[in-house]
Amino acid sequence: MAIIRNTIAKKAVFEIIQLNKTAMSQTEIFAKVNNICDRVTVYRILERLVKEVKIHKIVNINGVINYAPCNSCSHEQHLHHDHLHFSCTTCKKLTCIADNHIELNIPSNYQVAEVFLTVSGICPDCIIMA
Amino acid sequence: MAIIRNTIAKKAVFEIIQLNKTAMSQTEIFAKVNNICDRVTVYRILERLVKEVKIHKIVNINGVINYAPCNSCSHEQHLHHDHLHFSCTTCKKLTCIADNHIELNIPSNYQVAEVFLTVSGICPDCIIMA
DNA sequence: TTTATAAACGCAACAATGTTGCATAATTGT
DNA sequence: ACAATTATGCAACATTGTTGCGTTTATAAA
Ligand SMILES: [Zn+2]
Ligand SMILES: [Zn+2]
Ligand SMILES: [Zn+2]
Ligand SMILES: [Zn+2]
Repeated sequence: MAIIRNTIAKKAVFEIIQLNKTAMSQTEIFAKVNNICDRVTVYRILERLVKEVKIHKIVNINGVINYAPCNSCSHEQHLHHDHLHFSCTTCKKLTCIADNHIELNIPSNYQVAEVFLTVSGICPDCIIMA
Repeated sequence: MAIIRNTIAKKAVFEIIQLNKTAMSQTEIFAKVNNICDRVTVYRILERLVKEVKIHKIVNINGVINYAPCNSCSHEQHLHHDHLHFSCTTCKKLTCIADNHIELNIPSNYQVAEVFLTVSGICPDCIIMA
């Protein structure tokens, strides 16, 4: 069952995520929805969008959860979305980088589900500023 | 300057981290120190141990920060500690796995500092249980 | 051993992020 | 239009981490 509804708030949240070049936290997204809904609703919409494989969840190196659209990643790719994330230590922005297939050197008695590859450093924009 | 002191609480925290096979969060560590110090002190001790390169910090896939000893990783390795972390979705335990050197497929205009590689799935212990 | 000094600590208060329960509102298929 | 159920608002709570400040304690020097 579970009929999916396309509400105003949901459309707004999804559009905000899609239009942004970098991943965004719930706090940043809520700041942009201009009070069309409660902050709790944003959390619940994000949950739903993840479940619907329209966005994906990324933990930044500081522990804050960010969300980015699933443009580049297909449905199967998403399940083991092994693309790389770049976390800028200067501007704190988190960016999805093209797929980066890697060889896992891991004992065979571990059952692998998803791979999370995040690289910290300085992004092009911040290098120019420096 | 900055004289490093080896206090009772610090020794206890370090020992707890060393004796545990998997990485631990501040909450888990504080639960084990048996009230020999305040929870804020645990946070501050962890900070210091990271700075002294005795332990390293790992963000779990749920955003919670965990700590593990720097046994296997040498001083240089630590700076770009490119070993792999396994995050069990069943028991929630986070384990350091042997070094896993990878080829980064990343545009040259990004300045890379550290690589964080975390794999989710089911750990050997939980596979046996299932 | 005593003393001086900076490091470490306790406590209370705060801040950020995320979750839950429940009554109400809105969307969709019939 | 109506019923079914999805989605929302609001308040309250939970967890994780931080800050300020006065007090205690470890260490090195006297
Ligand atoms: Zn940047
Ligand atoms: Zn991504
Ligand atoms: Zn497990
Ligand atoms: Zn590790």
